[in-house]
Amino acid sequence: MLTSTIVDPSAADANEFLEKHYKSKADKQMLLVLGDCLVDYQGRARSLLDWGERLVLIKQDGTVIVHQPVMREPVNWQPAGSNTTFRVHDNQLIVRSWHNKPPEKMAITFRGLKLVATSSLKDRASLVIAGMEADVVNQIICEPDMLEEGLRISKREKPVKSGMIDLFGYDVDHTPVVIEVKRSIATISAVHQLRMYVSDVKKDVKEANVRGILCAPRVPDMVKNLLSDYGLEWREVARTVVLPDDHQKTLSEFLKEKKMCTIESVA
Amino acid sequence: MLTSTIVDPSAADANEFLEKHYKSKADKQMLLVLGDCLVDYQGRARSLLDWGERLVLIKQDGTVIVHQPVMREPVNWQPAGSNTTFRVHDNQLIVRSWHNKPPEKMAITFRGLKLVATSSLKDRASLVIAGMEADVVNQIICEPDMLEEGLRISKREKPVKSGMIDLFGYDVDHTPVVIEVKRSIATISAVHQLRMYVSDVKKDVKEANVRGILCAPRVPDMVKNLLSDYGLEWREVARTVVLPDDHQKTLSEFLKEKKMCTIESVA
DNA sequence: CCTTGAATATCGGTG
DNA sequence: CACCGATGTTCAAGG
Repeated sequence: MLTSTIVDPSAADANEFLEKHYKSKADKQMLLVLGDCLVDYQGRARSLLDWGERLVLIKQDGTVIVHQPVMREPVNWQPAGSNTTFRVHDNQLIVRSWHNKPPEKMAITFRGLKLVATSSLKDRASLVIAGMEADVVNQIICEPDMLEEGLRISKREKPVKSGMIDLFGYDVDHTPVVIEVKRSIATISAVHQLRMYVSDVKKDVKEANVRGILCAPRVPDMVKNLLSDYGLEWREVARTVVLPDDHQKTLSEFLKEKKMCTIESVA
Repeated sequence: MLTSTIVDPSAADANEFLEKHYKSKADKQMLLVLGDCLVDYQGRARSLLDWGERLVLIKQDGTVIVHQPVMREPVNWQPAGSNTTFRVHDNQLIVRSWHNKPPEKMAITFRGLKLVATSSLKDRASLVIAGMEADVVNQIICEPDMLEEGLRISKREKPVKSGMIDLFGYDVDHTPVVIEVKRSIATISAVHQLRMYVSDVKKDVKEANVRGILCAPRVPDMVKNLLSDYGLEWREVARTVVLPDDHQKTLSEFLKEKKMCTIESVA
């Protein structure tokens, strides 16, 4: 990780510095520019951002993000695969970035610069994460009784006309059951989804009696009402954390265990 | 904008530096840490990220974001309102951040540091943006004929049982029309939405004949098929760019014009 | 406060 | 490449 920085650079110095490190293709650099700037974006939408002090990152994959002093989200950005140029005009550094598909471009004009930096970051790690929707689905496959005594899961990711059913099975009376799983709060839109799936299955199996269950850690009253109106059901299932609370296991141990617990589609 | 940096700091120096500037509440600082780190997150989900070189930002509102050398999205983060502490253990800098609602915490351990920096960014500007769904809705209100000859819009944001209808009106034959607007590609989920709305309105007005139109810049075949199956319609409406292509107008002129063009709900 | 839905959503998986 | 759905979605607006 080679790193260089210039504090309080002139526009010309910053321009030369950024250009040099941006073009070093052998060892891709991440660039940082901290200063007082104005941003003009045009593409899927159009936006203008007046003068203010921000941090601009130009990543090794062409991504550009402009961060204000608050908020998780960048105020402006360009997607991965964008190309960026630097130049000086009227003693102001201008950073231009463009992208082809979808067509969009962004211009950042700096009237003051506090810091420019570059670093050839090396990072082969990828995030290992647990507690996603797929994990909840796995859990239900392993232990269908958590939803209902005698429930038998027969298919995962079952395709129907209007989409993909998370889980499909039969209850103790052999009535088909469609299960839609959400890892966080159930939404009205999930009700629409479930209702469509149930109606698709009714046509598929030519059976009038098909149950639909929405599984989520929380189901708001509004959503419960809507479900009731459509003759659908719900289960509020507690999210289980797969990893231990504290970092007791090593990553490799965790990965091994996770692999073993990952359940493939059930035939 | 006061800025300080240390290049290649020791863990102890970085710790002292970050602590000092984090606590300067009078003039809130944004902090940057560039180095080789490991991230452990626990909250709405659980994740581990193995060693790698990343940039960590601690923003003035408590937001923490961890950026890998690629991708627009941070690999890990803490929401605004989080609290952060710094400490040294085994000659490694440890950054801990926690948040109450929802409960979540993150620990970043640095085994190598390339740069720490701090800056009291001042930015009062907020983004001015055009081309959102609301703009498309406005456009249709102003010019309903773009969808269909003789169409009359009567309500915007009309509430029905299962949600909110973007636009509601009557066609040339006085048949009620429900219009769902999407600023980008139409999805299956939008079809579900529209279908629910149409069925709600049928009940409301006790009329069997209610039309539903999905308006989007593009409607994939799958979605068209689904719409046809349900007797619904679609229009592919080109997105119009509100701002001129180049930055010819000043911000204030643009704002004035935008305000004039913004149309309130139609009674 | 909670709830709802948009977003320049982004991103990964699948066909 | 298009398309589809999840996201620790985030965020702002409205009740």
